[in-house]
Amino acid sequence: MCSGVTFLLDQASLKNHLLRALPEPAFARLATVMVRVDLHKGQDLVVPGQTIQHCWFIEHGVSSLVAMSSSGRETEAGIVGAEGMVDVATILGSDRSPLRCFIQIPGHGYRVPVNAVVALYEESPAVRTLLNRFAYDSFVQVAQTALANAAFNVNERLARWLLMCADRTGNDQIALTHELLAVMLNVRRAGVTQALHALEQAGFVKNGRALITIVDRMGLENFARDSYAPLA
Amino acid sequence: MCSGVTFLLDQASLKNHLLRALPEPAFARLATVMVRVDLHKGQDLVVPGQTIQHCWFIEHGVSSLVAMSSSGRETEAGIVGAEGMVDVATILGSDRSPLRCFIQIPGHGYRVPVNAVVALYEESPAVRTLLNRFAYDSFVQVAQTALANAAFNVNERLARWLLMCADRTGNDQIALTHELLAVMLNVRRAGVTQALHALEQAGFVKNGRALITIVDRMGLENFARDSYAPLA
DNA sequence: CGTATTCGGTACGCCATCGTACCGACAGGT
DNA sequence: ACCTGTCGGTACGATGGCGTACCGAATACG
Repeated sequence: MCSGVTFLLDQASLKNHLLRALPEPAFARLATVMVRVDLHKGQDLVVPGQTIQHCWFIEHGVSSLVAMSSSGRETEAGIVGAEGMVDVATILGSDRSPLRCFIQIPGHGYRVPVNAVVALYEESPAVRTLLNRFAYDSFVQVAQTALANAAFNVNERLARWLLMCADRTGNDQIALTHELLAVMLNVRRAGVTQALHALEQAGFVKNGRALITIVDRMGLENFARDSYAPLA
Repeated sequence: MCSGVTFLLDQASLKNHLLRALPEPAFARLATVMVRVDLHKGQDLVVPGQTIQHCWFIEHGVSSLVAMSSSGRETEAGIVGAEGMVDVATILGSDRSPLRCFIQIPGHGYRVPVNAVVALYEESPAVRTLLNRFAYDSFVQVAQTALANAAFNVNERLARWLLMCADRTGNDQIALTHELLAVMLNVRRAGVTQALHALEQAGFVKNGRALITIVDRMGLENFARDSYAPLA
């Protein structure tokens, strides 16, 4: 901008909420080690048990946070898009995570070495406040997922998921197969198909092949009721 | 102890893992504002929507972290005992929580004004590391609860709960009614009764009135399988 | 010591969801 | 244009857990 220093990146033009909200000097330091990356469908950002080398700031797309059991059962515990970063473990001082994180909706973002993020976190109270707030939002999101899994039916959980996804992509088109949604919600693929029919019948969504379109957002929110809480 | 300053509390004699692990100067500062409190069954430690005034360090007993929906459905998302503090919100810079926290197993602990904890957290990297590690453990616990709720049956979830509770009390006797367990797991009261019979039949627990005794811990762990992960 | 209340055992019909399977429709590659 | 693989629609019986309800046993209380 107008300073004497030239950056490759213009902070104000970024879509990632955390990067945008960083104090300018902090961002400047990150910018020197940030790498723009495409995020491909299914790409692993965090692999359980492996040391986490990079943090990921998503600009566009959505990643899933998946809890796994040793016998291979798994469910999505939360999702992260442009409003946050991957992974919370780094913020909270862990160099590994038992949760898998991978790209659900492809897009792009920025990759930063863990130590750069950790250094900023340690040095700057403002950065800590920012990242801690995100970590807490994630915590609450996961707790709500636990509630949804215990107390809401498939139709409601699907509605909740579609809304959360649309929130994070800013797009009412969701390009995912029933198969993938079924894995996320830990229900049958056929169950997703039926639930989508119910939502379509009610006029909330329109179904295409590997493409769901939200056509009545208010209706959908109303249907998901209290399983869904909008982003703060 | 041998220093010139006299404390009311001997840090080394405490049971709370976080208090014990605090750097001595940090503990000394907390000690001046810490108040020993009895923790009664059902007592609220954190009420959703209300500003959090105190942090709680449990010495004995267990508290439940409960996710609620506006329509009144609720499930336990996690539990905290002597290994941690209430509430994670404070660590992560939030002055309120959407999650309720209340005493499930009575006992006692120490109550500290939020600002004292926050001040220490801000000033001491060692304290931050300690509390952040606990926050992350809680995060993972809640994610595993989300998985358990989605992918495990009542018997397994009950086994998991009993183990987690025993871990945190150091006691194989769990004094709770089926009714309360049912609320926690979001299942019928009768469902808990049946599940407990199954666990008893298998020789893992013994049932008394409002009292469950774990008699075969290994067997129970084996049964809960991968829904349960021991404390680190 | 007697009464009120809490707690747990048991049962019945019901329903959401499961597991599985088959098949047609669509899309992408060559 | 064809072939192949992916994706979604649909069906079937099975079943785990639900909602409800009733009743005896154990405990707390006056």
